[in-house]
Amino acid sequence: MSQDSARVILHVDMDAFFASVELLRHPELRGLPVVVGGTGDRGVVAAASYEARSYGVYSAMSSVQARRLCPDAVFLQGDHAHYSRTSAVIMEIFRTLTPLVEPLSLDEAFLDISGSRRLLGEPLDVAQRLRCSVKEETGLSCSLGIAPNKFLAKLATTSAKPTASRGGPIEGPGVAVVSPGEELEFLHPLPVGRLWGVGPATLAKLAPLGVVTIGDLSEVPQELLVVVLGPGAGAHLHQLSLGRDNRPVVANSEPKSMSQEQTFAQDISSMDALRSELVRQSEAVASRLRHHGYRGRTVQLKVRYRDFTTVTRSQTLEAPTDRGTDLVRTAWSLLLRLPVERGVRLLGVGVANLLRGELQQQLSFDDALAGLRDDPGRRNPSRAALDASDSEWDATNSAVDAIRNKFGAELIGPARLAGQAKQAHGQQWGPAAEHDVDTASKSGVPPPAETS
DNA sequence: TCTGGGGTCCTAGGACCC
DNA sequence: TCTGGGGTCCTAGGACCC
Repeated sequence: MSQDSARVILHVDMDAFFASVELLRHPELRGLPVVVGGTGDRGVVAAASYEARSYGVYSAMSSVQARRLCPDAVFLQGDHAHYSRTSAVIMEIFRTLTPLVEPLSLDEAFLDISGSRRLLGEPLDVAQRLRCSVKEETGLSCSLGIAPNKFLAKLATTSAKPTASRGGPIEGPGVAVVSPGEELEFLHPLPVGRLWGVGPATLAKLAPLGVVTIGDLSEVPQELLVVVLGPGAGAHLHQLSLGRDNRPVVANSEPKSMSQEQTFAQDISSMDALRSELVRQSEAVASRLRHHGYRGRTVQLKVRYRDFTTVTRSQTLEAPTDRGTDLVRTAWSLLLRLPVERGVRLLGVGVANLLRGELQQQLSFDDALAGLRDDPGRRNPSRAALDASDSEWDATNSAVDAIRNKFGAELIGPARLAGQAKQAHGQQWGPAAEHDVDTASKSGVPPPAETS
């Protein structure tokens, strides 16, 4: 607590972010229940406007259920690329206050303004000014929490938020403060499930101890928590229950893994179809690795079966790679060891153990073609004959990346996928229902962008 | 209520080395 | 010949978050 009392942490969370961004583009939908998310039978809700929430629709609920609760809601597929761009604008606004900005997701961030208190003024004023700037520059609303540490700031934000009621949205205070000395008074009445890191599994373990509120948790001896939850979680939650959290705000953290996965509209048991998916996903992941200048050593395969059991297999390579062919080869060998006859609901490919490669400059289209022509592996038959050499693959990948950058990801891909175009492509929040694709395009909503 | 996709972090066991 | 203990890496799974 001693080091906490010196800190001033802001937590900012955009209000119904995806839905609000859509309302900016579609002002005619204002006041209506709007749901962004997967539209098919296996889709889920990614965001709901406050009007939709008043019908009981919330994030992560299945789209089928959301439709049942609110048949009149306007369902939008969402446009992740657009939300990313909007997010970048918002994060830049945050950085005008302090360089210590830690994004948690597209619509959420921690800001540490401890160091600039004299410069910026009272934290409450800072927060209100920030809220106004975001509104002025983007048209979007956000809520803020202020506290001596990260997890209290995040909890405070929740009490600043608008709420949904049957009569419609009720505006919140916008900013909520937990001052040093008031931590426990604020914290202890809250249900223990509100703690960051306490989900269904932990709740089930705590229930037999009679723990309902965070105050209850704070009265459980740490030794007992350690027995019930394990040493790491036990000690951590004990600290949180006392309002203590000395984790720093970390800007510019490096990614630890990159992956792509997809739930299919119908389960797949054909090896040929799975192979095609694997190739597509591997190429997409490799392309993202190259785009961000990373190589990875550990290739991960994820398979979810009809009954929702999920298995992962991984293999660590001798050398890090950013090539789709390496990912395909490794992931395929892992897949061959798994049974697939019973039907695969989800397939995914990922890479971990990331290393930042040498800064790869973005090649122009012409440069890339020139590199392909001049590649020594092509000119020298003895080398080319040995295998498709490293430099040859790298030159090819550069050319592919350049073409994708110029013409879009759809245009070029592995020969295996020729003709399939985007038919196999899912959406961000679950496979499409066939009839919905049309509906969305007719309503003028762009199709989901490819993440690259 | 039949459950998306992108991540992070933690645990635990086994291999291997010193 | 039998043995300990620690450290690190790899793999698999699980919990959790937005």
